[in-house]
Amino acid sequence: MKQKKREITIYDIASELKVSPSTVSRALKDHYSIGKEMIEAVKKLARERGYRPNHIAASLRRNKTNTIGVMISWINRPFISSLISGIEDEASNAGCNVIISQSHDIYEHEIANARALYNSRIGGLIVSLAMETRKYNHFSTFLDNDIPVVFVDRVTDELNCDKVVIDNFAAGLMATNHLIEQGCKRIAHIGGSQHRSVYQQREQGYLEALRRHNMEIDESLILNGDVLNSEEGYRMTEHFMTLPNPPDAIFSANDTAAVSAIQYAKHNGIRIPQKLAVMGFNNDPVSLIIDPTLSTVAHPAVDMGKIAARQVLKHREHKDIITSETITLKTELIVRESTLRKKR
Amino acid sequence: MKQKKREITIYDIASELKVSPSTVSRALKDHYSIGKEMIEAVKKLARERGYRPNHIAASLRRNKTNTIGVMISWINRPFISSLISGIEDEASNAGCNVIISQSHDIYEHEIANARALYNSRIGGLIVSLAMETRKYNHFSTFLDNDIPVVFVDRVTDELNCDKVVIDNFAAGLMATNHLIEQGCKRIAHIGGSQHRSVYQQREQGYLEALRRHNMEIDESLILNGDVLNSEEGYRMTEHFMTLPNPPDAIFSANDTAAVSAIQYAKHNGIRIPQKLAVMGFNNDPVSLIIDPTLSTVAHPAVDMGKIAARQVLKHREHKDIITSETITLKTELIVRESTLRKKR
DNA sequence: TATATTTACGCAATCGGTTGCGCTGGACGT
DNA sequence: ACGTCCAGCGCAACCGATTGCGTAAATATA
Repeated sequence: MKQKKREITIYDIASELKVSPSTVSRALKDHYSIGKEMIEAVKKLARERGYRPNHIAASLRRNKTNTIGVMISWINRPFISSLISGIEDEASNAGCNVIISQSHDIYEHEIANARALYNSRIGGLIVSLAMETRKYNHFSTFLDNDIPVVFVDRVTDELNCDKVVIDNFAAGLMATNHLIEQGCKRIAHIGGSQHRSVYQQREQGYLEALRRHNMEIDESLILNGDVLNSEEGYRMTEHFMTLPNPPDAIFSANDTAAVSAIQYAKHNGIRIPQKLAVMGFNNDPVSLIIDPTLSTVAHPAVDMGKIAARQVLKHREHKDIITSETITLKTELIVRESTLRKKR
Repeated sequence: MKQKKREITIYDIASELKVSPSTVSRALKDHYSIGKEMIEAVKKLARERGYRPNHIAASLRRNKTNTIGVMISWINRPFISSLISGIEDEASNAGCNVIISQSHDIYEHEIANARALYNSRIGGLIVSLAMETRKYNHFSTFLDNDIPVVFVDRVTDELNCDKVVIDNFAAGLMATNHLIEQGCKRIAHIGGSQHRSVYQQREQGYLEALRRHNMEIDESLILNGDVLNSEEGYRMTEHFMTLPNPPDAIFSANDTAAVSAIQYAKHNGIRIPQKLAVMGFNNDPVSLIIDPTLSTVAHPAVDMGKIAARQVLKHREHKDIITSETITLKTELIVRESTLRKKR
């Protein structure tokens, strides 16, 4: 059982077939200058001998790996893990590996991770920015060296790269419109860092909806969080609901904070949605579990991952592509109990 | 800006310092046979010139990478993503990369992934088995080639490897005991595949608790699922509660199914915990969101990941370790509303 | 003083593929 | 019959670091 059989290399195949290693190398990847029957013979013998290509050697020669790096904030969040799931599926289909690194939403970590990934000679990069990040020079190393970079969800306009996003403005507009249609008069907003366009655009959509309905924009009803976790959501809701003139609806930029809003309301006897309507964002699993169920905006997370991976792979195929496109995916307003005031 | 400056190699350092590349290589890793001042000089120049080690080349030479492979079922599950988060943290501290591959709980995928990871020349492997898996030969390739394999959570006894687990038997016992203490007389169990020891042991703990309290073991109150998702949990609960003599408690082997049990109860006017107590497993985020909040068993997911990674790294350091240890982490019974019948 | 050790470093092969360039023989054209 | 062209394959130099073995000088031991 314990047999350390030496690995079969293209040299073994070559000498057995009395051809040169280069021929074997080319035959294995259907190079045009190799004869049809030679290709067959090489592949047949390779199969018989159990040859397995050494990607390391190839990577060394090409100075580039078939590994895709993924930079995200936290793996253990519903949206992110679904995103990665999509990336991994697509990448593994194409024979690529996926290596993960989390910034924990800290700018310095993001920089360190970028360096580490670059040193690992990744062949492509998929990024969802840290909450803190405001400068983007740590990505120029990749671009200068023709390593494709694709941003997902938390993107930036300051870099000329592919992006895979949703229309956050439209989604924010849609969500807020829905609240207005349900008869809400004072709608508060729990937003995220305005340096992250996703949050900024959701907020802009929210503001636009108010404007279109000639509703007053009350700055005291807008709070932007740093991390948008449960604690922050709870505190913000408490702040809103203890105002002299509290809101009758909250549009939160993520489900985590929205769920906290519901919990605050429940703890304080505020009826949902009659006294307070709550709208979330992301369609996390919890949105279906919380009682009342949470209205939210659905994100095609897995698809975003798949598409991002496809973009990276496309750039690897055709090195000549210089155009950088922005792919915008559809969102869906999911109306549940937390905002449904009018029965239909 | 667009400067394709050639990479600095140890040869550049060597020639500038008028020494041989081997000296530079050794100096950079504090080899004993290199003089103190030489080491300093090399490191200083390396820093100045912006030298970055080419891991690919090293990997080729050593025929082994500094990458840890991780095989899991699905990334986008709370427990798994937390596990990976821990692994990634620990690995990146040690300068290792982490590459992920998901089996989607399908045996054939697991085999294919194992092959792919082996072909990627990973330096270590962390595995949480697919639900389906019953044969384990696809891991022997790693063991035969001295690539450390560490199993986490969903482990097997058929392979002589390190394991990082919790005491599922004790946890099942503890959880069931709690239900009994709360006055439950007929306790049902939603279990997972009995080929996965985690589920088997939880079930054994459940059975043992009943025995110790001289309670009848009713086979009709035990169902083992294939995937333990929401639908399955809901169906199983429905099955239980429509029995002629329905249970007054359910101990589910995971939170997902437990949450479904609660939802079924709510939909059908079954009061929790008075008419039906529900106990979950994992302490997923939803367990705190569901109303009533779900009692459950807490899993130290992130720590399990960290420890698993540490085990892999340890084996990489000392190739001489042959002993394979099993590390068992503590679990914690978390009592919440869904089982709390007696006020204290 | 001659020999044994230690210290500090160099030589050169090696890991397995990749690829620019060059060579060859036969088909084809005129 | 002779030059042209191209399909088909080989040569050999890489890619960058690692490492067993060898050696010269410095120091220690006999």
